[in-house]
Amino acid sequence: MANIRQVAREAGVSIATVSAVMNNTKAVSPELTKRVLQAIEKLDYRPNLLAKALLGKNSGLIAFLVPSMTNPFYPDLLEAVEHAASERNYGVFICTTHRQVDRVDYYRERLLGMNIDGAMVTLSSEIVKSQLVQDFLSHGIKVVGITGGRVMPEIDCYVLDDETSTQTVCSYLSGLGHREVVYLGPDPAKSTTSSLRYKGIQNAIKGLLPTVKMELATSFCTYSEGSAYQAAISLLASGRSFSAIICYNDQVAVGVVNALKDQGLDVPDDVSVIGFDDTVASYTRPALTTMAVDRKGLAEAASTRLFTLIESSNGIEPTVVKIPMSLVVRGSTAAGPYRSRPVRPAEMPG
Amino acid sequence: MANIRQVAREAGVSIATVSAVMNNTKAVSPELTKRVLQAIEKLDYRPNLLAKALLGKNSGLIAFLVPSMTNPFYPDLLEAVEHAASERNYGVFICTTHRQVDRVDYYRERLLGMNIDGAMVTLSSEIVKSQLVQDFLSHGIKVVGITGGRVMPEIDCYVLDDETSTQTVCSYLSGLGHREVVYLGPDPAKSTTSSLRYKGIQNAIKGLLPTVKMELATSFCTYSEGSAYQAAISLLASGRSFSAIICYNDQVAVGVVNALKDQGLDVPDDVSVIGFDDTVASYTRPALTTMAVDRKGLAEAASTRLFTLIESSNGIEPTVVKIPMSLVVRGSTAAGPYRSRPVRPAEMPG
DNA sequence: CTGAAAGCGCTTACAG
DNA sequence: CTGAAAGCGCTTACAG
Repeated sequence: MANIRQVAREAGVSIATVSAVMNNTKAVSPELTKRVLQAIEKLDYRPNLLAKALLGKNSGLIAFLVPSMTNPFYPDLLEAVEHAASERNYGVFICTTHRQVDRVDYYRERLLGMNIDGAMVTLSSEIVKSQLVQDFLSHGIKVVGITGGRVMPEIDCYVLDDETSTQTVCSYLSGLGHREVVYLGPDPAKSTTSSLRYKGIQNAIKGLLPTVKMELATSFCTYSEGSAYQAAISLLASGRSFSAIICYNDQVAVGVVNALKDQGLDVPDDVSVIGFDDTVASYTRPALTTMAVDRKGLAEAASTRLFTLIESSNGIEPTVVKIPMSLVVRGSTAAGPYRSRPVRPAEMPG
Repeated sequence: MANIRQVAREAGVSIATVSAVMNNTKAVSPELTKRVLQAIEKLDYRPNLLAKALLGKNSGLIAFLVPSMTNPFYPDLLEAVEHAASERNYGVFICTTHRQVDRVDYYRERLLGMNIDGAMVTLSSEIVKSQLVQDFLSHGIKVVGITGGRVMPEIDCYVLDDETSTQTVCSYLSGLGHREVVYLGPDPAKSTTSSLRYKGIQNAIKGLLPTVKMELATSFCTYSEGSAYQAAISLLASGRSFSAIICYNDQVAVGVVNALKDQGLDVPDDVSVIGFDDTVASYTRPALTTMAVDRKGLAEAASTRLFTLIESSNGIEPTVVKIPMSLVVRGSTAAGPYRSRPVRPAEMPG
């Protein structure tokens, strides 16, 4: 691999001149410019980005911290972040935490030693709990939070509007005539997003009072479709009465729908099922009614913010941006037992 | 951020001594070791990995090149590669090509300037076609290929055994009494994996002759479940007769199953459907019969090889490792029209 | 417009 | 066992 010195020798100039034409950072005579360009071409020279990064300034590196790649939500986010980064000539390190604090610590150490300019972090509990964000900030590394639950006041956070979206779900379901619903998802004590959605449902149900009185039960699973399947089977075995299940996300909803079907129940005639995120919602039949969010747009907005922070460097006040979700009605929801029948036109006079 | 010089001053030693205790690369007296350790602790010192990387040797960086994150196959691979890398203290750059050659070129330039030690590349056509692999090799960057079709003789390749797996599929289907099958997937002219699977099916069918005569038709889609859905609808509209559909992968199979159901056909009673990869196979009802592969094991094997190459550096002969796939029978396949009935025990004397 | 020199944060012979 | 010095490949004042 040729270096700047070899190019300088080949072109018969100083390395400062080579540097100047590479970055056109100051005027160079046409004659020398030409010779340098030819030498670069001839030697197939490429500046060493690590050496550049060592000089202080920007390293052109960011990190993306995420719990795992198992939930389809994250790969989509990653793809959009990486795309935004490559457009601005930044490279992205991928760091999965597997929801373990010691993996966050591992990456904290490693990334701190690597002069990264910024980090996009999902706001999952192992990251929020660790000192990673604070340490990054105190070392001048810009941080933006994206999805995952709890909000951190120190940084810009791009999160889903779970409060509004759960309200939408509950009023939709109550309008359909459902009065006994269950929330099926990861234990709210262990997952911030699950907790946000569960509490959102609780509050939304309170908000419906005294007009509509809705009963809420819970059933816990982990993050996989298979675990949701098992939880739904147990729920059925418990004998509890319900007409609708609100699921943590679409993967969970898929497991639930399959469990209900396998137990001989019809979705949505016997039970309505609703998901979140709109990831694998169209994989099942009936396709899932779900709360959708523009993941790409979310990631792009967060990325734009991160690069603005990196490149401006004057303290912008951190803000929380709540991304709205929208109800997408498909086949997995239908009228429940308490649906008030619409007045038939025939009953109207004339 | 403290540097080695500040630590040396704090401990009252030379920077060479600090370096020696950090890497315990040569003996240091207990007394100095202790002072250095205290200074490191006090200043919260972390060695700059970029500076280290600049010294030649290993940079501790690898790249993972992949078409996209949309196919669930790739996130699983990424997760395993990243895990293997972090165990050995390597960082991984994620590079998605979106099947575009100019994105491969972009990353070729960028990674060449970044002293990466190695690269894991999916053998998708845009990567195989570009000069990336050859350029990396000539710059001393180790490369291992993983899944995706065509094999490159210059590098170790860990690929799926599509030849054997398609044979398995065809003899399974012929044993079930299917004689008219269609292959539904991306145009083989555009996707190497699709071409491998299509040709494998063609060959397997030839291999069954003259005992069994199977007809093979094709229907093309892209990589998404939605596109497969449309292709299946068109196939149905064409009026062609068939009793089984072999799908490019599980996502495609999901689209096909849903299209068949939405058109009032029963899976598997009217049409058997089979997928590949075992990604989202259990999301549908009936669950998909599919050819499964241990993605994690595949990625681990390829990663181990890559790090062996990086750390040994003496020329190991490139080999092709074909990972076997195994048939997982679920509900989407059943006996076809030509199933020969087994002899009933009642017909046997005594 | 051009180049010699210092310096980014490290490691590694080399001398003592 | 310890440290002064050279050097990895660049950029950036500074002089001319």
